[in-house]
Amino acid sequence: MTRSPTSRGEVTGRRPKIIAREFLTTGGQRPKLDNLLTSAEQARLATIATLLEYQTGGVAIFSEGEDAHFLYLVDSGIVRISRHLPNGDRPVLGFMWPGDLLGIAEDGRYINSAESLTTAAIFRFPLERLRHLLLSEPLLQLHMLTKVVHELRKAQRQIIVLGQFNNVKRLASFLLDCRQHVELFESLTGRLILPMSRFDIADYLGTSPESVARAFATLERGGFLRRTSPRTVELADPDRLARFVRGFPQG
Amino acid sequence: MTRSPTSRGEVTGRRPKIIAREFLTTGGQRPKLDNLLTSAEQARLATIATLLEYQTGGVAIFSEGEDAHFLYLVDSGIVRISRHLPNGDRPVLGFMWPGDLLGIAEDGRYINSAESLTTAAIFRFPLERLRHLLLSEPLLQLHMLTKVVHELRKAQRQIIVLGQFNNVKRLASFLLDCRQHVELFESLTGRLILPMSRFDIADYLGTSPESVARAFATLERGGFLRRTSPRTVELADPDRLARFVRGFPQG
DNA sequence: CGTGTGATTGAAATGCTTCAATTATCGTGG
DNA sequence: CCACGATAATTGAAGCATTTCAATCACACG
Repeated sequence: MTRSPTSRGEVTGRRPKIIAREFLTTGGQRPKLDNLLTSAEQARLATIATLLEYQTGGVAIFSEGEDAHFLYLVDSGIVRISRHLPNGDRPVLGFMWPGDLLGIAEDGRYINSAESLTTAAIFRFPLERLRHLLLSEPLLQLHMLTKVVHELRKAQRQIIVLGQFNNVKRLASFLLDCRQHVELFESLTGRLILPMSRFDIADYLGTSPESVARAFATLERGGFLRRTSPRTVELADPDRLARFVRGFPQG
Repeated sequence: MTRSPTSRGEVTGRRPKIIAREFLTTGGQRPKLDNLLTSAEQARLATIATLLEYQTGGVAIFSEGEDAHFLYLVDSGIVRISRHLPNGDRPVLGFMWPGDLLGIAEDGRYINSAESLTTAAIFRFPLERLRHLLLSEPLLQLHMLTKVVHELRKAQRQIIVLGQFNNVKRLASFLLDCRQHVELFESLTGRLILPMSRFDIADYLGTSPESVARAFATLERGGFLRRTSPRTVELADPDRLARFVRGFPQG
C-alpha cells in the first residue's frame, strides 16, 4: 500500500478543548440526532455527556489498544477511523459523520484509532454511566442499537465495494457517498468538497494515492466529473455516475 | 467476478422443518449462547422463539428485499449471507456460525439473503414480540447489542482483509478464521473441513475460484498446508501461517 | 463406467502497484 | 502581495498480481 507522508498519520499533541456538560442545545443544526432521540432522551444523555471541541483536523480522539472508558458520538465535523498494521500501513475503516457512533470497544479496549479530519464537536459518554443509563432506559438503548446496526450497514457496503469494484468504481462509489452529506455538497453548483487527502481516500479504498489520481482522471475523461481543485470536484450527473457504479459501462 | 455454476446460487425450494417452541434445552452443545445469556434470559427468549431445522445446505432462510418479520440466531450449522448485484454477481458478506445473529433489517426489509450451507438449526424470533421483550428486559437487550457489535467487528476485519491483503493472504486469513470453529477443526490431526465450495470462498474473498485454487497451491508450495481433498486441508503450522498473514514473508 | 460438476492448471490480457519525475497547491515569511 | 519551499497530486513507464478464457484433471453419483 502506501508509504507514509506526513499528513496521514500525524496525530498532533493538541488536546481538544472541553466545553462542558451540554448536550443538544436547541437551535443548532444536528442532522441525525433529532430523528433518533426524543428530547426527553436527549436530556437524559445530557446528564452524562461532555462535548469535546476539536479545533483542527489531525487530532487523536482515542487510539487502538487504549483502555476504553468512553463512547463517542459525532455532533459536527468528520472523524477518520483507522487501524495500525504490523507492516506500517494504516487502513482507513471509515469516515464518521454527525450522528455516527465511535469508540465501540472490545474487551475493554479500543480496537481502532480515531482522529478528527476537520474541526469537530464530539460528545463523550463515560461507559459505566452510559451502561447504567441504557439499562434504565430501554427505548434509548434500542436507539443506540439502531446506530450500531447503521455502522454494520456501512461496513457491509464497504465490503462489497472492496470485494467487487475496481479502482474507478470504488472512487465513484465513495464520491456518491460523500454527496449524501450536506456538509460537503453544494447542490446548486454540484460542487463536492472533499475533506480528506488522496492518501486518506486511498487508504479507505484499499489502493494507492496514485491509483486514486488515475481513477479521478478516468472519471473526468468519462465526463462524470470535473476537478476544480485537489479537494473539490463538480459531479456532472450523479445519477449517471450511480448507474456507472451499478454496472452500466458508459452510464 | 465469477460465472454462475449451479452450486452457488441454487436455492432449493425445500422448506425447513419447523420443530417447535423450544429454546436452549440443556444438554446439547451450544457454544456461544450459554456464555452470553443467563438461563433466565434464555427462558424468556424461549417463549417467543421457534427452532427451524434445515435438513440440507442450499436452503433459503430469507431473501434480500423481503419484508422482515423475524430475526434469526444460529443454533448449529453454518449459514451464508450474500447480496445480489445488478450484474449477476453474488458477493458473500459473511459466514454465520452458531451464536451469530442474522436477518438484521433496514426499513422493514432484509438487506441480504441467507442460505444454509450445511444442515442447520436456527432460532427465529418474531420482530414485534422481540422488540417488546427487549424493551422489558434491558439486560437481554444489552446482550443483543453485544452480538451486533460482534457482527460489526467481523465486518471490519473483512474490510481490512479485502483492502490490504493479496489473494494468498486473504485465503490464509480465511483459513485461520475457520480454524477458530471447533465444528470444522480436528485439533488432533490439524485437519480443517471446509463446508463451502471454491466459488463461495472466492465470492467471500472478492476474487475468482481460479485464484482461490492458485492461492491454495501457493500456500501448499510454501509448506503452510496440505490439501487432502478439495474440502479438507491440514494446516501444518497455524502460528507460522498467522505470522505470514501479519506480514512476515516466509512465516 | 460414463457423465456432470467442481477443482486445478496454463497462457494471454488486463489492471494495479511501484518507483521516478514533474506539476500544482498551500502556507509562510519576506 | 508575492515568492519560496514544502507537501500533495498527477503522470509516465516497468514490473507484478490478478482476471479471464480454455483445457484438463478428479471425483461423486447415477
